[in-house]
Formats: sequence, C-alpha cells, structure tokens
Amino acid sequence: MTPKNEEQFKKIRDQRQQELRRSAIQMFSQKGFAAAKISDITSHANLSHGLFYHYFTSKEELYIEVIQEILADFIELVEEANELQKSSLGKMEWLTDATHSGSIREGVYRHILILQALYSDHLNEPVKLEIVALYKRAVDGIATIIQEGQQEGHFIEGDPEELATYHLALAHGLLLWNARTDSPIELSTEKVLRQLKRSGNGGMCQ
Amino acid sequence: MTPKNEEQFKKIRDQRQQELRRSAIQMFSQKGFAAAKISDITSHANLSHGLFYHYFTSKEELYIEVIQEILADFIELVEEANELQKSSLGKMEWLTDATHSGSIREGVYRHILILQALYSDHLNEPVKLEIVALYKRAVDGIATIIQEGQQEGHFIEGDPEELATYHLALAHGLLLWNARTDSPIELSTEKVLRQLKRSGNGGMCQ
DNA sequence: GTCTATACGACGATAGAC
DNA sequence: GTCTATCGTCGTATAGAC
Repeated sequence: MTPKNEEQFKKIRDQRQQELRRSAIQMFSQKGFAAAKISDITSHANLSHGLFYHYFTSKEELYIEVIQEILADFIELVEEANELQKSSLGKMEWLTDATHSGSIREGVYRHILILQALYSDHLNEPVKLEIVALYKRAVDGIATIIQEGQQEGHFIEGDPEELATYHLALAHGLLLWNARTDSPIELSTEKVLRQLKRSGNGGMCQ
Repeated sequence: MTPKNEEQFKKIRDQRQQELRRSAIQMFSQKGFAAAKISDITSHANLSHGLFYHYFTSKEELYIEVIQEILADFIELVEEANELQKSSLGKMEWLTDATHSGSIREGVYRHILILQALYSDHLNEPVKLEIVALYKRAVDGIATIIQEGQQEGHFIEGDPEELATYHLALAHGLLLWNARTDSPIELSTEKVLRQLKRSGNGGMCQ
C-alpha cells in the first residue's frame, strides 16, 4: 500500500490494458466484432479470459472505445498534414505516406476497423452517427487540402469533398488489398495521387 | 403425386430457395457472416427459422455457395466485357457501369460479400484459396482489357495487373462508400476511369 | 492482479406435428 | 411445405479462490 507499490500496480495495469487493446484491435479487424471472442483477444495476449473484465466492462464498450480512438488519431493525422509548411501536393503525399506506413500491419488493422465500423450494422444509431461524424471531419480535412491544391493549379477540377471521397476510396481499397496478401506489395504514394493530379499521368503530355 | 403437383411443388421450392438466398446475401452483407442469424435471414423473408434447414444444410454451406455464385457472376461479367466489339476504353466503361448498376443495392450487397470473403477469417484454407483463385480470374480479365488499352494508347503505362488492382480498389472503395450513405450518390464511370486514362483529366493538357 | 469454475443466455441445428 | 418446440453448444459475463 505504499505509494511505491501503487505506482508499480498502475504501471502493470496500464500495460495490460494496452496489451489487451492492441490484441483486440487485431482480432476485431481480422474476425469482425461478432466473431472475435473474448478468449481470442485474451489468449492472443497470453492472459486468461476472466481478466478481460478486470480491465473492461464489456466487449462492445471496448470496441466502441477503440474505434473512436482510432478515428481521433486519423483526424489528428489529417490536421497535422494541413498544418505542414508544404505545398498541397506535398501535404497529400505526406498524408498518404503516413496512412500507408506506420508499422504496416498495425496501421492496416486500424483502418480496417474504421471501415467495419462505417459499414457494419452492430452499433446502435447514436454511436454510429458519432462515428460517421468523426469520419466526416477527416474527409473535410482532406477536402481542404485538395481545394487548396486546386487553387494552386496542381489538382484537377471538381467538388473537393467528392474528390476526397474518391481519394479515400482508393486508399482504403488498397489498404484492404494489402491486408489480404502476405506479400508486402509496394504502395506508391505517387500512384495513389495519380487520380488527383492535373495532367500528371507520368508527365506524358504530348 | 401427379406430375402436375410435383411441378407446382418444385416451383415453390425454387422460389423459397431464391427468397432465402436473396435474404441471406443481404443479411450476410449488412451484418457479416457471424452476426447474421438464421432467424434474421428467415424472418426477413417472412419464413420460420426451422424452414431454413429444409432448404440448406447449414449456414456456412449457404455462405460459401453464395460467395462462389457471386464470384462466378463477376467473372462472367468481366469475360463478357472482354468479348464486346468495343475499344478497350469502351469495355472498361461498360464493365464499370455494369458493376455499379444492377438494381444498385443488390449489386452493392453482392460486392461487399466478395470483400468480406476475401478479407475475413472464418473460411477454412482450402475454400479461401478457391475464392482467391476465382477473384484472381476476374482481376486477370480486367488486366487483359487494360493491356489492350495500353497498346491502343488510351491507358497509362504500368504493369496491367497492378493497374487492375488499383482500378478494383477504387471501384470497391466507392461501392463501400455508396453502401454507407442512404443518399443515392452519383457514381461517374468517367471519374472512376480517370486514374487509368492517359492525360485524360478533363482534356486539360495545355 | 491473475486465475479457474460456473451461471446464464443466445443461436445453430433437429424432431416431429400439421 | 411449413411451423413450433426442443436439444446441445458455445460465448459473454460473474464469482470467488489464490
């Protein structure tokens, strides 16, 4: 009960929580919310299933918590890109790089979870609306960069938000593709941005 | 037991099977395999849950059957595109149109199922390998069209299979996006093909 | 803080009546 | 061909020992 011990305990608690959360992200991502069992999550972290409830109140609560955390990180990333001292093209390149890197697999798990949360049915309406709102903030942030790029003349014309949607569709589609194969598969930022750039297809204009 | 009656029975049987299969596709797509309950499938078709097992031997069997059927249809579509008397660009336009139309929602459900099958974990290895092989046939078919288009000078340079992957990533990403929103959202074939076409971004070359 | 044992509910699948 | 009733299993969540 000395302060010293309490700190030790807190350290262990935090570590276990993080291990379980990390494991949960992977299991949710690979199996989906319904199919990912508590025992999958705990055993992947080499802990007993009973311990799960020492750290979280329910599977669903953890799921929601994790999704929101991931989305918050993604929004932060987009905002970070917006604040860079770079051209809009440079910002998009930085953002695309950052999205597709980040210890590879880990990042893929997290993004797949975003997709699951957006496209599946097991969340109740209020939570789902909140998720969608968070996602929209990310889209808006990207749209801002694109709009800027249009003014600079680097990007093609069109509704910025729609273009942002197309960009994310491609980026997410490629993330999924990458998740499926064991081979690393090189993801070229340039190729992802190809569809945005103005007459930029390899500079093959005439 | 007269022939007449047998025909009637067969007709009913076929109809019920189709209703259940249709319902299953929607439920699997919206909820995922694990979360889609037998009772969800049957009640959505206004039938009792017991009846399910009169028509199918198990949930998993139906799931696999449905996935393979959908993939076979997709492959057929791609091959059909390949055989058209059109330019490669015309073929891609036709294919993209066909993929994104088809009673809208129905088509979306089916494509989401493809994604689920490819990216989830609940299929055993042999089945999964078969699914992947089927999908590869579709990708190859698209790559063939793209290669043709490169020779005609309509499409940008690059490995055809990789470009096909990018194309499908975008197409799938947009399908998902469309699945999420209640609003119809216009999907422009031209915009989807934008990333493939050579210096074709609105014809803004100089 | 971590574990094992157990209560309880849900769902896939079957049996049998109509 | 369709339904309701039921079994058996599995998974979430809890209780309590260490």
